[in-house]
Amino acid sequence: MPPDTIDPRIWAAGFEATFLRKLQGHSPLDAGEREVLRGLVGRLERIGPRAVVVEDGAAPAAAAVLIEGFACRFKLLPDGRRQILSFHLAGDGIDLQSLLLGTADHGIAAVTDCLIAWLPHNALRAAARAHERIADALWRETLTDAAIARQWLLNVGQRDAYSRLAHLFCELGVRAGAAGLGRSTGFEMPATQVDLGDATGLTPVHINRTLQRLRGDRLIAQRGTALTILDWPRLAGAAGFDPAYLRLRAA
Amino acid sequence: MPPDTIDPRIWAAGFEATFLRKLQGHSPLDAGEREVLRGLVGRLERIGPRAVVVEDGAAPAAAAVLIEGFACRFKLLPDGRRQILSFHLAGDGIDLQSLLLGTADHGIAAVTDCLIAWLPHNALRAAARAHERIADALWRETLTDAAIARQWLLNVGQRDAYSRLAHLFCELGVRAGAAGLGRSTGFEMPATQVDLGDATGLTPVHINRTLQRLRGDRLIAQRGTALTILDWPRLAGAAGFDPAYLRLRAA
DNA sequence: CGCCCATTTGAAAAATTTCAAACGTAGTGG
DNA sequence: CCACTACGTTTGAAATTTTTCAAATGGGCG
Repeated sequence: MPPDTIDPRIWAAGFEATFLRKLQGHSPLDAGEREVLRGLVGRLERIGPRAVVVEDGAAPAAAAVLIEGFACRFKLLPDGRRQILSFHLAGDGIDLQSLLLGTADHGIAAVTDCLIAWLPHNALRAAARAHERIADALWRETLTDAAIARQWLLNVGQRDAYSRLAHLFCELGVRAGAAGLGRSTGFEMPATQVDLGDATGLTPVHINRTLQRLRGDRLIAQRGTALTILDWPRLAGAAGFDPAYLRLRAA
Repeated sequence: MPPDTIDPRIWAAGFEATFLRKLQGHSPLDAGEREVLRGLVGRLERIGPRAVVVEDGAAPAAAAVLIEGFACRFKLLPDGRRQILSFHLAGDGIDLQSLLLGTADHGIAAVTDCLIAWLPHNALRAAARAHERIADALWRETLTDAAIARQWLLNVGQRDAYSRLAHLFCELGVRAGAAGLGRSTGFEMPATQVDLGDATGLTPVHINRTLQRLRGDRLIAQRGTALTILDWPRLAGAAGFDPAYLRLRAA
């Protein structure tokens, strides 16, 4: 059960407004199924920026759901190079595949302050067994995750720096909009230029110069960690962005 | 039911020796469950090199399983650039995610002559519903698929051309060995240099020169489409290869 | 104020791409 | 058997993108 340091009404509302909302974006759930899922929430955890939520190679006994904040998944090379595999917003199940795979093949880290809800594997498995639509929703969530990884592979493998960054911002915009966190043309983008480099397979130096071009071309603007997309059609055009892979209803 | 042009004993043996073997590499299935899966095989299809098995954006009513041959999944950019997302050997379920996602977010193409078994979605869904371990096996198969995509993202995003190719060959070797198709140090690798370029995000020209270096360094040898890994430890070292992500038993 | 951290800048080096053409081999048809 | 074609591989040289290295700048915070 959630620690008494966090008001249950707060996290229940957050869980409903983020994770359940996200699942229902692609899979229907009735009130009973939602109640079952709410009942799964075990420990809640607040972690600070850059903290590692799940260590690469670990075998967690619970799946992490992001309730607040901005996080990323990553893989590390022995020499310290890091590839960010995905960014995550409130509502994302960031660890669901650990339910079946056991050990993690990548790490998960907070980018900002985050609130994590842990759903114990055994309870989650029981819920999936008992409710077919819960199993479907979870499976679909991991499949969407895989679809994003494939899209990133295309991004990193084939597009130049300019389109790569443009594509990343389009994705984050659409996802933020769908998650109810700001508009798709204006949202929080707290990743540093180093993070962006690790996500796109580019050097921070090159990210910096490419960002300057995107700003100079009046496609985006940044104020602190707030990113504004000034010209969505042209940015999406430069990115070759098609949101279909995100599997969102109203996209 | 399978067309009479293909001897049922042949395909039944092939299905057993490839796909069921693959599933059982990570998920236990009893005789009854195997029988259920065998009963799902609908149409069988032979296709020639470069033929497209599933069109990007299509909504197939059956999932494809590769029984013979070598295939790839890919995404295309409007300007013709292509990113290969994965290579597939006999036994791979190459289309399972379509079961839940509906429309495909990428294409599937044959590299060599291929034999495809189609498992109708409705029958597959019914089998998954009725047999929890079948559902688990299928889900796990799609999760492994996602793990490979993540590994490729690291590959393309962070490694240089030399390690990228080395890593790809290590992966194919281990998978070929596990699938019972030759040894991990000697197997069929029918992808052309253009294919390899599309898989690694490099130019065919650069692939060619990098291949020459790998051969010159006595790490690999090629005779026709047969690839021999001459020095596994050094190749794996150059690649930074760790087979854990493939989730194979004896790896 | 001083420190930390992220961003920015400059210049040279390196990796990779581009363009263009040649080469080799296998298969086809005369 | 030879010419011809198709396709994948190989080569060369220049252009470009991206990285590397090193240092400066700037904002936020204790």
